[in-house]
Amino acid sequence: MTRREFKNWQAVQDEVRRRIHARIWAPGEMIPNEQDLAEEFGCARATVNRALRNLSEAGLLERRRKAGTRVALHPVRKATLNIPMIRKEIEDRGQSYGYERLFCRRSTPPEALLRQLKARESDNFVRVKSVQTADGAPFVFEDRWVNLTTVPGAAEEAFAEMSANEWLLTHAPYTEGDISFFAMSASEEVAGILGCETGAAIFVIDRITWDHDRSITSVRQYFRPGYRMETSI
Amino acid sequence: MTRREFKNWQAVQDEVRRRIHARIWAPGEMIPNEQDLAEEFGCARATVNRALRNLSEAGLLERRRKAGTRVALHPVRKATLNIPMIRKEIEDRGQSYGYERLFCRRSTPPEALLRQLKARESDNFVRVKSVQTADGAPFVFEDRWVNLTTVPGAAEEAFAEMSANEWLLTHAPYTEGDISFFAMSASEEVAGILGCETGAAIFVIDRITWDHDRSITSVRQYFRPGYRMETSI
DNA sequence: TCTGGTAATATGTCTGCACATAATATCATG
DNA sequence: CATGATATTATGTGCAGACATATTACCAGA
Repeated sequence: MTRREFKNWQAVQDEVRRRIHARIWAPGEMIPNEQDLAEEFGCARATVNRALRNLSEAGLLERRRKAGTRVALHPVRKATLNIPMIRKEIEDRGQSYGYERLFCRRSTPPEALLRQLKARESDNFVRVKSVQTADGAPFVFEDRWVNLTTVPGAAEEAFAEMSANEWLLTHAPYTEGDISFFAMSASEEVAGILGCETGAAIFVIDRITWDHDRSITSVRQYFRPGYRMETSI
Repeated sequence: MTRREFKNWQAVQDEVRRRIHARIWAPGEMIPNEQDLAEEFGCARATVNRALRNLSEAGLLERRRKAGTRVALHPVRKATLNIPMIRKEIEDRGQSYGYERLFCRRSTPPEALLRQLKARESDNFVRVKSVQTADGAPFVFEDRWVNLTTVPGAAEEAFAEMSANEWLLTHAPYTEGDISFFAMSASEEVAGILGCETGAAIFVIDRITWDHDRSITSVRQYFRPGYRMETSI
């Protein structure tokens, strides 16, 4: 075997990945430390560090100070998926985008939601229901609560013309968020709005966002039947 | 304002994030180059680089050589979600894990799937259907095709005792993959296996994996009603 | 034997410098 | 004016060395 040199971090990363795949370094096993690898690969420790750090972010390695680096026992695959602005997603398909507000009124979220939001007693909310369309056909129905106490500007903004999501993205950036994806049968309301049969299988996204510890908004999005959220790894 | 120093990359990152949120640097706008920022923050350019690179990976900044760095116009949020081994997910909940093979036979995938797999004429496949259970109750029903030409070992492995996923993870690591998430109404077969009503809304994951350009496996997983896939950002 | 302090060690990160690379801006030339 | 070669520039990455920090291993003392 010709003694190849691995002089950039991507080459080092590829070689380490190869060794893991070839089970030269088996799952759960320790790998040599950065210094030794740097010498073997004929590069600086920083280069090895960069490569290993990347692989650890990808879930292939587990690293701990002093303890060293080991091959992940459960190579949890991490898929990064983009949560797009609906408008952008529709326009990227070359379709025309439409927005319509269906409902907008101040009210108090149900108890369970308040707890999830970690909201305070004094917080005021506005509920906004809207539908976004692609070439005129319903694409997603959105049921949202906005915390007026943390986002006072939202009170004037009635979301009549603009999606709350777009307004919030630019006016109330969030630092934390929880997302969950699941399937639901279309209720009569959802079916009516999306123009499908009651009971149809609907892909749903729940999302709650906070700015540090103050809740901003909670939203549930019902996508039209057949919608697929895609990504690659 | 006291002249704070930002001496580590996380502090730099926080400060840049703060300026974006505070709209000191508005969406679409260029920000100063790394050298200038390094001088302003009183640190090395590499430190600024690390911070900006991270923010760019997070989708908050867009960077191009020579062109410079600008605040992302559409702050596409990227959620990284873990694709866990089902066994681990179930055991982490403190439930007992079970696996049962329902079907295993060599056959040829339908035309459409073959095209998606980018498979060759000569490739042979085995189809495996199985169910994984949590505390005895059906958790996920899996319908899988394995390419025997690229994973010859899978021919002997009959997947009678072990989930194909676990076997493949350790024996046929993949380099690329496509994933999609969507909702589907339970067919009679699915309903029968998951023990739910026909037509119930089911959360489904489709996944195809390749080792470079050679397809390894294609799998569709039907999760029991009520399943939620969760992540936070 | 148990416990707490200390030394050893692997990773984490910063610095200052250098060169590579991609993309833009500029300018000469037809 | 259009075009293509060239200079300029911002990011990308490499290196060596240093110190920081978390964590383990070890040892002395009760």
